Amino acid sequence: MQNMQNKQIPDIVVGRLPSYLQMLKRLKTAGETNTSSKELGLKLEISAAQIRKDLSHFGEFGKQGTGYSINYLIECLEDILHVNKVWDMALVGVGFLGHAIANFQGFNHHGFQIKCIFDVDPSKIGQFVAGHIILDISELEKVIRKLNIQVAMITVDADNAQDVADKLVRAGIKSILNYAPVIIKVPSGIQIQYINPIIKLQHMTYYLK
Amino acid sequence: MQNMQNKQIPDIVVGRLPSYLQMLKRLKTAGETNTSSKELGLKLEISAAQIRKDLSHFGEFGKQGTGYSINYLIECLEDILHVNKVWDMALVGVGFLGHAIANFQGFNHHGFQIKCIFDVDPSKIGQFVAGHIILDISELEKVIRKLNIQVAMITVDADNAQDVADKLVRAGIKSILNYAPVIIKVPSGIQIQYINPIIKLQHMTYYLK
DNA sequence: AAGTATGTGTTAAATTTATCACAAAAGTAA
DNA sequence: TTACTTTTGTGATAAATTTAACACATACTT
Repeated sequence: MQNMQNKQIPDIVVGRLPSYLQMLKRLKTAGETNTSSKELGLKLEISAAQIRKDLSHFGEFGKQGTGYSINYLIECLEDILHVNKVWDMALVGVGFLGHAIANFQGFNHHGFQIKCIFDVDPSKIGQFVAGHIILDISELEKVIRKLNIQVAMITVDADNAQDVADKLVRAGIKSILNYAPVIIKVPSGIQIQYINPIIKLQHMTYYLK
Repeated sequence: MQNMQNKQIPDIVVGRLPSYLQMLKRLKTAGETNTSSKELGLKLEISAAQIRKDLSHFGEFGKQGTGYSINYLIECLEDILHVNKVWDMALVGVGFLGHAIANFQGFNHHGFQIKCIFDVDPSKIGQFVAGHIILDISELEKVIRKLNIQVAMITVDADNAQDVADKLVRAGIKSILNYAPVIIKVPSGIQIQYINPIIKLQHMTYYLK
């Protein structure tokens, strides 16, 4: 039953796996060696049944009566999510946000490594940020292809994000994390995710007076 | 039929409204005055029927045959989401991430204004960041109560996030935007949202080879 | 060794969410 | 006016997702 990725697993299920992995790593760091769907569920505020059902799409990782070995489940989830390697990334846009993200260490600690940084502004090109020289966006396709990078982050403004995304896709990028507050069209097969704190805040103020 | 908030509107519906508002503002900036569920749907990659259905929970804002007046729908959505005012915010944690967020101008441009910043580190307290003096976290409750702040952002590490959230709730905070990679428990009635780019990246690498 | 408690993976039921299809309204043009 | 087009708002329907129920396996207790 292991690794039967044939049945087209719902994306919403895949989207929950990283949080399971994150919690397992926290438990491991805290010195735990075993856990259960019940414990994970309590900590993640997800029902135990849902966690078991989600995992069951990918195989059988637990032992009845015992639960899950934390080390083993971490290994399995890292395999499933393909995060048992370091992913190289490109970053486009060195405004304030891009600058901040270039310096953010959280990516490195989780297997994501910025390899090249681009901007369109001639006054920025050639400058250094977070140990990387800022490259001209006209070199984007050449450099990304040469470095064989598949993951990129967009930190340009809303008006330029689609254009940058198109360039990234042409360069062979397969996954885009977009910080610009705009929906981006990508061909099927290209992954895109959004980071938009304003939308999250506005969602919450609905419930305030 | 206007403003019948009796029927308990699904949170997932509320969560889509900010993106509708964002797109409407973009269309307005671009000089448009009218739009339709069809146009919005195309731009947001959401079905026109879903947009109409979502809006219908709150009232009737369009004209059959004509569509929506952009200005009017923006006003209505701002009313619904309570973003037709400036919300004061507190920020807790002045590590690299907190520093970056304190300087991020995007919040100000959308009606969210940082009013006070806290940290636990004595070497940081008293320093200035983004024009605000960093206050001792021991003053958190007093200051937040005095300023009557309802919205806060957490940018401390995972191990301290729950503790900070508890302090914030005790201080009267009602909505929390949490950047720490951990699920936080809050009493019912308190809103919490998460920003977690690592999880988004790991979601996407599932589809990569 | 027997009995109890725990926890899995699976199947079935219930709930939530999204889509469809259409009557009615509003504009346009002959 | 009348015919035609567009687009809304909304019941009805379909799909997706979550929750609950269950049978079996393992571990612990006495």
